[in-house]
Amino acid sequence: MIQKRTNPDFLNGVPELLLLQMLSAKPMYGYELVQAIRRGTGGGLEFGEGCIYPILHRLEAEGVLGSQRQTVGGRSRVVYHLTRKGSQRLAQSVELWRQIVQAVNQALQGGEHGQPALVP
Amino acid sequence: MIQKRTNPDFLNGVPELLLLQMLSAKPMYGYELVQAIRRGTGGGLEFGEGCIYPILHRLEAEGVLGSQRQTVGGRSRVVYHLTRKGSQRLAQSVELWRQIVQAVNQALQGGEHGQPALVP
DNA sequence: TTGTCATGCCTAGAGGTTTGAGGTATAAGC
DNA sequence: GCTTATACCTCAAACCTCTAGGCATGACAA
Repeated sequence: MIQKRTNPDFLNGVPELLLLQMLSAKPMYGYELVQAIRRGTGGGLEFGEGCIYPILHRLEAEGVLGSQRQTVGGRSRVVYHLTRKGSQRLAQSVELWRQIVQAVNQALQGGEHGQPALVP
Repeated sequence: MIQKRTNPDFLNGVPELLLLQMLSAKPMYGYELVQAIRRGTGGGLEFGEGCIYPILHRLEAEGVLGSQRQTVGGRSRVVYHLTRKGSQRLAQSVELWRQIVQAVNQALQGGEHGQPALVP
């Protein structure tokens, strides 16, 4: 039974990647991001607020995100946006994601395809 | 700088998945598996023995793997093979892997593609 | 008025995984 | 005799996600 665990398979680093991706489209606030991720993955992925908020704080502390406080309809929001450093981080993360997916898929397809002959 | 961390992005559960995949092809021993994974992923992925052995022990304790001791050329090896339960576990893991990859890729491509019509 | 729900932010502890470094032992090659 | 490759194993550290809460406001129904 593949059930919810505290450290679920294949999801390490995925919240951060998706946060960066979402924020590259437009600035958003935490509560909004939680739902944007659910919708953006077709309901396939869902991360709780207890996962998202700490990441936002960490990324801001690292200078990857900037924030701005807004008040809308008596509600206070913290709107985050990507910094230049954030764009770079996103590009790196996407690249790493692609590499790992490719490597794993290669192994799942039977591997055994070494370098396709370097020597004549 | 995407450097080695103790809990690297996107790799959670990947060693277990690859172990199961490798052993579904043929029985192997730990030291052999470490290198088979490196080769099977085209050098893209590499896991140390300190990662592999504990997983093998855990999977055997769960009844996912069986083991057999062999002595070859004065060397003692513990050869692992997939049980029936192991085949099921592999199928589940591959399925989960595919789902997550699809969900993340969907988000990376901009999301916004709801269900493509289930009703005729 | 009271209760409940959605919005919106936040934190703390628990749990699980990989890493890196270390230990033991035999065989082979120089 | 020394180094390398083989082959097994263990442990602490570092890290991330999950669950489960807490706090506050606005909207709506009973």
